[in-house]
Amino acid sequence: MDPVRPYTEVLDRLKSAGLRPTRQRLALAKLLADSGDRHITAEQLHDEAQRAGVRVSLATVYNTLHQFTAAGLLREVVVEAGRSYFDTNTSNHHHFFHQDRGELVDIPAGAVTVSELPVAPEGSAIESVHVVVRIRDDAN
Amino acid sequence: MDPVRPYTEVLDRLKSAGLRPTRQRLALAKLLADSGDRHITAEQLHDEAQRAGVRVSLATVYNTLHQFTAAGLLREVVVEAGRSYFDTNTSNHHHFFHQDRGELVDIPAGAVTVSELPVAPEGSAIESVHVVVRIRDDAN
DNA sequence: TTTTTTCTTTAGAATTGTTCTAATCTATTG
DNA sequence: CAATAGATTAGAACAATTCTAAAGAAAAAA
Repeated sequence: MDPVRPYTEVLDRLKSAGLRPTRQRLALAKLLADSGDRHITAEQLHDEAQRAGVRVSLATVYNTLHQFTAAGLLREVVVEAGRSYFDTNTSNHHHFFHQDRGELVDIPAGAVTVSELPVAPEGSAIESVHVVVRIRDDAN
Repeated sequence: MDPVRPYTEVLDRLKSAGLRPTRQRLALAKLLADSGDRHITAEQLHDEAQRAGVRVSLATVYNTLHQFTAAGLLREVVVEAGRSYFDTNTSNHHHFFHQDRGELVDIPAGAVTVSELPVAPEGSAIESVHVVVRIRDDAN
């Protein structure tokens, strides 16, 4: 019985990105897709894969995260020196960064507005606008 | 400015930050102050110091940059994984990040406006709002 | 199918930026 | 000046990431 074909969508996305649907890529894509919007590091994803019984090396996790990012399936977010987060929400949005916990949180769409865009310097074009709101545990 | 006593201002700032005015700190502070608004990495500052004939270790450059940041004389900016920039302009402003050159450029005050601030999550308080506009060399 | 080609994965080494360590040195205090 | 608290240093250690080159798997050709 095969009422659900959970890999179909992921398979199509890999195919159109020109990536072979290997066991590792499919498993990682599934882990990412099934977990909803989140911000994950390479190490975290590697651990999750291990726990889920998926045998995959850390190097492959890094490769795959970058390939998925290049293919538009993920978005890389850098807010801390020496650590990259990969956001499963690729839509244009902004982030809170909780400095005490090292945690990223999406800013709800519409909760922040950049009302005036700067003009890019001569010879360059704007690629993205990202607002990072750094927060701390309240004093209370 | 008083060309006769070029270290006076820097000396006062160190003193009020509770930092001893050592040869290294004075020299680094002077290098930073004399060069106008800029975005510098620890390695870059270390190189500049060497070239200026200031003998200082890389470890001290890191220590000093962090101490100056804690004292409000510098602002740390993170836009790239694995590299910290220190901004000599501590006023509240935003940045272009030129992705092809790995270069930070201040966005002129008033050229970008965040018109609606998000509400910080329960139990946390906003510490800073930073807009990063990523740019690329134009296709033309 | 089987073979061949191309792409992928892997373990471990290498690299990079940064922080730590503990010995030495220097500014300040008494 | 001596005592002490703080600062500097070289080099080791570290963490995140990338590289390497050998072995493995998927796709294309025969």
